[in-house]
Amino acid sequence: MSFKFDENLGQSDFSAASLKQKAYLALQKSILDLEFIPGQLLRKNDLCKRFGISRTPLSEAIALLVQDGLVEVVPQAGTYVARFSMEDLREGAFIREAIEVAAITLLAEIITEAQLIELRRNLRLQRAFIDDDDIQGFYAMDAQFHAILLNSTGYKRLNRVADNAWMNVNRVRRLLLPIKGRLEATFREHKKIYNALEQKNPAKAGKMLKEHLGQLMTFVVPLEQEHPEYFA
Amino acid sequence: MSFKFDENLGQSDFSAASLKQKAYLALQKSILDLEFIPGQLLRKNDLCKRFGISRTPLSEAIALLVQDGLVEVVPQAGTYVARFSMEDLREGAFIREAIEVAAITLLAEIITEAQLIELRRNLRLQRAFIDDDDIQGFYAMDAQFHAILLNSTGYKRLNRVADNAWMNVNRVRRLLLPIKGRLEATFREHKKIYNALEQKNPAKAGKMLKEHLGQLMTFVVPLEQEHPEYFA
DNA sequence: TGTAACATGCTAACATGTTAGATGTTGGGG
DNA sequence: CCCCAACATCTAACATGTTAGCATGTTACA
Repeated sequence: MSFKFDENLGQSDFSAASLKQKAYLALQKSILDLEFIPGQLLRKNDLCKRFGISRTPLSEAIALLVQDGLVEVVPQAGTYVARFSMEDLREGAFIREAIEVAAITLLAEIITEAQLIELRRNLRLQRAFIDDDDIQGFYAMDAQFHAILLNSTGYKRLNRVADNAWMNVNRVRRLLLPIKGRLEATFREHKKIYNALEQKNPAKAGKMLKEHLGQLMTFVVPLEQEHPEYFA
Repeated sequence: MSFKFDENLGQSDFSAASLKQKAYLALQKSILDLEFIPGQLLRKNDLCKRFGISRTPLSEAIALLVQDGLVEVVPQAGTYVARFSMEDLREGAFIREAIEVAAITLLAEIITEAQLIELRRNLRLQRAFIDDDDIQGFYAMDAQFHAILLNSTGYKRLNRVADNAWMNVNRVRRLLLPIKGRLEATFREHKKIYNALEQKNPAKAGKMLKEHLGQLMTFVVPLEQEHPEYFA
């Protein structure tokens, strides 16, 4: 449910998808992982060789990445990994907040015991990854936590739309050095959100979520000074 | 929606755009206008002839329409104009409401006099189109009213994302017969939203907008009985 | 020496040929 | 008469050849 991302990217049914889809997911992962850095030129011919496909499905994949805001195409000139723009990041955060707050406000009234159990299970895993100092693992659970929230509404597109709006925020986040104690703080925020849901308190759930999401941007803003080369 | 859209579709710089973009906008318009009906088979070769372009840019345009939820591709078999699904419509309405409520809540605190003037001007035009019984004209002003709201936040992507989520709702809306007095009611709702903004009352503005958007779906629901052939 | 015309080597955009999978039809056997 | 399999005919998906715009470096000229 959640991490449809890893599922799709998993090698399992990788061969079943179209070449375009394969290339799209692989490139998206490379860009989000900062393997391809912002501003970098993407050589289509090289990518064709890398994936062993022709230019047609690759170009279609790139067209999708343009929609995601991860790639910029200069006609007749070149294709580049998109640089960050603070304006765009702010918008992405605003849109995600709008969707997620609406979702959780609804959810606080309709959440089922099974869904609460799923969230509790996720929180236990978060706890475990923190104790193991497994930051990547914790991030995965963080993403899953939010995915569970959105999917629990029964609206299937929410997670996709929110992820899409958030994509560049998610990418820029990789530049953030893990700050001591931030994981703990994030965990506590998640717990507060959970508690508000358990109490079926929509207003409180929305407020907690808003505070939670608001945190991230405060850490992102200073990045423009540290890595001006990654910004437009 | 159709507002910004008409600008892009204006013949002015039409030739400047890529063939893919031209085909995309033209097809989108045809589908939204129900010139191509839900479920209809799209023959790529015919469309190529119609636009005088080859299959490559046309396929890329269709890939974009798939992202919009307006077209469905069955691999190796056929390309169809998407049918409506009540679930999808509900989701689209939910997402738009989430974004627009967030926008107006913010807007009620930051709106400028110039923006209020722009809204008043729009409302006067709405009034004029109603008095002229010009339904299409009124719809255009309706769309513009919402576009002004979203754009006044300063966030440039909001209108695009909201329109995208809303696209199928916007299409299904064309099936609604104009109901006597509904235009007047819509106008009054717009006016209430405006008043709440003028009073800088975020809570009231959000509430009014929510009620306003909620109206439409109540009219959409019965359509599934009237036109089952257009639904999945 | 500075600048503008030009040549070269890139690229995306587009056209078209080819492959393979899905569907609908038909004909033969039960 | 019905079922099913082989086949004909669609289609999207993919590969590749072609065109034209852009950037960059070089040369010729003021």
